[in-house]
Amino acid sequence: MGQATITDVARRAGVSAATVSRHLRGQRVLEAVAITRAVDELAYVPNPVARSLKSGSTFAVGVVVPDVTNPFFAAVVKGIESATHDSRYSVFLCNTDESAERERLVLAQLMGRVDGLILAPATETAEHPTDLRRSGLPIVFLDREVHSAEGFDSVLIDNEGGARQAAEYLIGLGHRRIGVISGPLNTTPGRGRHTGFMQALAAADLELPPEYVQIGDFREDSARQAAFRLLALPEPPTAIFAANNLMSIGVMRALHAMDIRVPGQVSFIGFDDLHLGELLNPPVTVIDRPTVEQGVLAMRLLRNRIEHGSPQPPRQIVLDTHLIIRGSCAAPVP
Amino acid sequence: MGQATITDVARRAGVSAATVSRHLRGQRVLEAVAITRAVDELAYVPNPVARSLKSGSTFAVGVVVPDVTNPFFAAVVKGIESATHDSRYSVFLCNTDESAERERLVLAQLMGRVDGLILAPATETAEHPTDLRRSGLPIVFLDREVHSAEGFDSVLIDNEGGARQAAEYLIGLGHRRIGVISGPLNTTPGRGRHTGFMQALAAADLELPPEYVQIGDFREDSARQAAFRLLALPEPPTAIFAANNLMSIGVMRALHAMDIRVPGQVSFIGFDDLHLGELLNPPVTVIDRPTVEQGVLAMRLLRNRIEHGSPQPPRQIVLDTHLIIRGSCAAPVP
DNA sequence: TTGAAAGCGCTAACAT
DNA sequence: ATGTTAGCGCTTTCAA
Repeated sequence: MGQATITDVARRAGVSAATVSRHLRGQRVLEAVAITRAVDELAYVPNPVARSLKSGSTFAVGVVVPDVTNPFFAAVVKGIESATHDSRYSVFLCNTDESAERERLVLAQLMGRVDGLILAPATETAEHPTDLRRSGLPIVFLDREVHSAEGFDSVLIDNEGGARQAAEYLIGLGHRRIGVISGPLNTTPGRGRHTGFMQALAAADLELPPEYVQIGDFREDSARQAAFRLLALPEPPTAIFAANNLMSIGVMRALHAMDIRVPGQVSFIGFDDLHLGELLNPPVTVIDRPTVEQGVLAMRLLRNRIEHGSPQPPRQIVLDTHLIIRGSCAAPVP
Repeated sequence: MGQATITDVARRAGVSAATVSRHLRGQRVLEAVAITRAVDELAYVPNPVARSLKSGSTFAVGVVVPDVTNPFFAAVVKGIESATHDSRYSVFLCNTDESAERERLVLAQLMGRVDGLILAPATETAEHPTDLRRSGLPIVFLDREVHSAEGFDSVLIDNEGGARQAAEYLIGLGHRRIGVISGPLNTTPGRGRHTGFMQALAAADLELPPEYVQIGDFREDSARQAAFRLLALPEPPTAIFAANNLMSIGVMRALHAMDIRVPGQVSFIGFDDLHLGELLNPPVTVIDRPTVEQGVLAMRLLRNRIEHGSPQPPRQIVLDTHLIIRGSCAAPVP
């Protein structure tokens, strides 16, 4: 049998397909009741693909993130998803595994199937995202930008400011030997947090030996290894900063594996809240920021852009971070 | 300008649209080079919507889960996503917030836009999922089924067995007063784990007073409150079992808030691993099971079903659980 | 108010 | 090997 088409309904109701179409769009029609009945009897549902071909819009948006498993992106996706509830939009979710190459593939696959894109690019340096500009597809950058992303909407957070908060907190506690585990410097948050943190150190006349500064990849394992390296130093740091949630977990694991007391021997502060933060041993102090809201805002910007086109100037929303003091930081032991 | 169409390419290459189409599908054509050049110059990309309308398949699958934020489902989604990499499929992700009503909406929205569905239904009792049967759309049930889901593929885990393992472990430790916080009994894992746990207790001649048995909703807060109730009992349990990861967190929070030593005063075991399990205070003992694999398997079943139709009998895959002993369980204090 | 007809972009017969 | 034609299901002129 397959799905009933509008022609089937029209035939059954004794009208033309055009009339059925009009009725469905809400226009006044004489045979309204007959049509409604035919629709019910045939369990007719308009074919969205045909509709899209005709109308040129798919009522779908693409969401491209580096890692759905990361609780931060999971929360963002939930926010995006919930912001579609009062609309007809569906969400195409794609994972890039932090790979610019996969991102290229995924973006190509999405082209033509969506009315807009929410993109957290794997790197700032890739060019394909701005290639999209030519396509005229509305894009909102999420949490991360790309170089020459001017002209696009974005929802970011104050990475520099947040990292500065973290550094100042550690410095205020009296730490001078601070280990930092940054994310990839070719990502917005990686670079921003690195810069902010180093600036705050410099402002306090602190210059770190190069081996105190490690670059991870925003994933757990890189940070675990970086932490091992830091702690194996002849003069190990008295405090460590990790630039995102997954790396925080990596550091905590290293600390745990080496049986290092926190904050007794080493203080620790992370960027991004850990959902179980206060249940951890010890409860971990972090720089937090809105997550679900970031997704909601991104979707709002995107819908606005899709529905009203490009007349408005690009909007850049920057959200604030805040420090959640729990129990993983203390003054250094003398 | 908009996107170039196949006609534009054809005109530019001096051939017909059909020839361009053939070339793109890999057939031998004389003007191959001219066509390739035209494609490049115009940055032509075939319109997937038009293709879908013609071919009847969308190369998209719908994935409907109760909560993306739940690390279990996040992992499953990652598995599904990764299993699409070597194919042309994209993933429509939808969240139902554990609501059968939202699920109905979401499913309706997905109809006609996807070639198949991976569904973790909000409840076993809703009928709309099997209404889908009439549509002939391939469906794989994930982690949860619905009543009368015979005839559909599914990827489940041994909920009864896993819960039994947990109960037997606690009993073996010497516990007799055991509090259980089950999930909704109208979901497959909720009912299965409840049944398995109670069976194991019965097999050990343990009959629990009714107030020891609480029913939560698989979310953190319900379990936190249930735990408070259990622990406020005149004779509180010496051990608690929670039926999923989020509820485990709820219980841990309650325990933490009441300053109850674990496992000193109360032992705790959860179903589903907590990613930070061993970093928690105390490290928590859990029943674990494959997650990403569950997603990968679901996608494989679905692709198989989409590509080969219904000739094969429905496949039901049931994966095993296993106990991870960490530090949250001990013998009860006398 | 309604039907006929054209067309969205692509592909598959069919004819050459 | 290639072009012509028709049609996927729907919407939207244009006439009536």
